Amino acid sequence: MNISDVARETGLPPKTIRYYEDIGLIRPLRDTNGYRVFRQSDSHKLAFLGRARALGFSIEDCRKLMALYEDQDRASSDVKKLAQEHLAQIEEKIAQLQSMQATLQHLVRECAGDARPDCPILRDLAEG
Amino acid sequence: MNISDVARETGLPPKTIRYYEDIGLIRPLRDTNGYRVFRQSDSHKLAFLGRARALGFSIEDCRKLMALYEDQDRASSDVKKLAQEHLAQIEEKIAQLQSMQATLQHLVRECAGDARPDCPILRDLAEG
DNA sequence: GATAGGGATTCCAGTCACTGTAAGGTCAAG
DNA sequence: CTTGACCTTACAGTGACTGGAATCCCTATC
Repeated sequence: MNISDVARETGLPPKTIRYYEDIGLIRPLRDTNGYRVFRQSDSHKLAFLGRARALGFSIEDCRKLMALYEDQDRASSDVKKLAQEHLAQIEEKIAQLQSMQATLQHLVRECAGDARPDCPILRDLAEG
Repeated sequence: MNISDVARETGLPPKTIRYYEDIGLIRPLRDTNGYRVFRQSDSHKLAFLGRARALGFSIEDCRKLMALYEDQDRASSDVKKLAQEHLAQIEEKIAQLQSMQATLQHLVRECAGDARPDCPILRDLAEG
């Protein structure tokens, strides 16, 4: 498979696939013309990476997850730990965003949003 | 005021304050020795920026908000529009994170998290 | 054989909002 | 005069790509 084939299979852009090779997440073969040659196992790994990234795991977490995936003797507790830590980060992020959301919703409701210059949003930003 | 004074006043790191000058958000004066000299109005602007950033506004949005703040003839509708657009982005981000959270919570609950290699989290990442 | 196109390659720069580090200048206290 | 805290600039790095330029390869058509 060439890069555009595996891009279609996995939904990842060719650029991203090259980047993943650059940082050592995958190691496709090379044809005599220099083109990358992807085996089914490469495509599989890329799909794995795509799903892990879609769940918000960092590249370094993805690297660890791949290593665990390929380690037949892994303990599921190691995977669970990674997932739980990531979950905690997601929950913190959600909480932060919800706090911003609440403040903004309040300010937006207060603001007349008309042609006059008086604006509670700016007042709040200016005075805290 | 020197940079560390205004840093204390605003809660922003000196590095960030220099950066904000670099990108033209503030224009502090300069002493004969080359040190930045911050007026109360600079400190005020920086505090404004800090609060806008804490609400998740991008630097470019902050620039617009500052311009609106300094424009005595602004229409509050311009501010409200910016805030509402930002709010929509925050809400989208929250929804994305909540979707990740739901999937991860499900997977974490399914995973025994013991010494055995069998792991629903990896299985899901591998098979989608 | 020339050419046109579509796809592949590499490398470099840019994104966003800082943050770290190095090398050096300035100031007040002892 | 030295020490140490402060200030300055300039450059590199972060994360995870993304865009663009220059060049190479393959296939098909004339």
